[in-house]
Amino acid sequence: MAMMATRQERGERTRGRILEAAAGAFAEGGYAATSLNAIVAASGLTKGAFYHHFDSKEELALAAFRYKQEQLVARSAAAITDAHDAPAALRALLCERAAALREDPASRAVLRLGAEFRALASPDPEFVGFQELAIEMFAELLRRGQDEGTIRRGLDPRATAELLFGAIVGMDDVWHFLGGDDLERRSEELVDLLVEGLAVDAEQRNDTRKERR
Amino acid sequence: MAMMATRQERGERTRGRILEAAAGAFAEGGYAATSLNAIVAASGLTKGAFYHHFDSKEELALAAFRYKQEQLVARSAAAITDAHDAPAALRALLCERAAALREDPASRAVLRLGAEFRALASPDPEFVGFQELAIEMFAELLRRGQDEGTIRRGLDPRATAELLFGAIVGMDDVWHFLGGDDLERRSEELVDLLVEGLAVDAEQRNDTRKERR
DNA sequence: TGACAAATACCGACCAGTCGGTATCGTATG
DNA sequence: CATACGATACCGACTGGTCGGTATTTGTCA
Repeated sequence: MAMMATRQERGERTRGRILEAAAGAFAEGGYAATSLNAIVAASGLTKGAFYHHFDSKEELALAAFRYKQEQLVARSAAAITDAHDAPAALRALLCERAAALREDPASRAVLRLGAEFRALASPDPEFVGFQELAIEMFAELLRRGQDEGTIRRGLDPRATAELLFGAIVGMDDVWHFLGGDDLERRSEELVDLLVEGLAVDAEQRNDTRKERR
Repeated sequence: MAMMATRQERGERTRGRILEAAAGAFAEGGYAATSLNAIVAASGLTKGAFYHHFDSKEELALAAFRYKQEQLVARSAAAITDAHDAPAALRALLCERAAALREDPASRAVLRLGAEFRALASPDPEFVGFQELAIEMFAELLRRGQDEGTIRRGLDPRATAELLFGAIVGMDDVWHFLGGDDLERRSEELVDLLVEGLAVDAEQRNDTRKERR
């Protein structure tokens, strides 16, 4: 013990604990059904500590959303850096997002909170921005692929990006509920399906990242 | 109006009004964030009337879920009766579900409630059954298509059905939030993409229901 | 360095308000 | 008249949020 370093560090650590507990609690249960007391209890702290770091439950939720969203985006960005064409990058991105949601239950907070905040009174512009960011990652890849000639033209990249984004959300949602075995393999199978449907050439559909033909 | 016919009819009408109001309220806001008072106010009735017809908020939500789900399934079933092969039926089914969600905001209650109930303490078997039913409609079509030879083999029908189900949910979710123009056309475009990716032959991908070639 | 004061991190009892749910009552219909 | 239906008044539990207080650092000046 006793390694409680500087006061600022300690504060940030506490803030982080709250954020992590909140993300976990929101992920299962959603915003409205999760009480502050539950979050505070899960974090091992108190309401006083909470209101020292955050102004309101809503601000906490936004912060937790942003917190997990940033993790997801960072992981996703890392996953696509070494893909040499758009289909490969798309595949990596889809797999990565699915894996992240599978492995870190708290990640689902961004889904739950995202869905719930849209119905909220405050259309926080920053929140919308984050949502946009995730979708635009897909759209950007699709546009790049269309330029490269590796992704079918004639599809609106933006609309298709929304489909992909939604498909991951939906898949995760269904799987989280239904469970089932070997989600990783099944996930890859379906990512294949999506990517192959998008890739430009049917003849090479069995392997978008190889040079067969 | 004085056309208040028999007492039983009147009761059923009241029950229906509550159900409809509840579905609408749950659709925007979700279960936990929607108060009984709000539902009762929206229906133009009172708490007394509500508790005369339902035992609890949870029972109401289940009933509303079931109510809208039955409507969706009925519409969907009607939409696929005159499709002559599996890809066409899939296309019709996807379009129909997307259209239903687009046109009747209260339909989204089945999505919202579905997502929220999974996290609930009570894993109501009947609810699970309804969820299964919707997914199995897709799975059944896929299996049929694989038998016909019109749908690619090698894909687990069940897993793929979950993807399609999830994709619709996700699309609806994103669109309902982001809005945008001409959702109907964009929706069809993306349905094309999904169905073509599933259909057996790449050469005829531009029109799965025609005999080009 | 030591002591004292200001600032910070945190605590937990508490508040007003809202929730789901109940008990009771009026009323119209059969 | 009896009773199904719906309205009203109300309850205790619990919610998000507040507040006065305490423990621990940090800054400062001898």
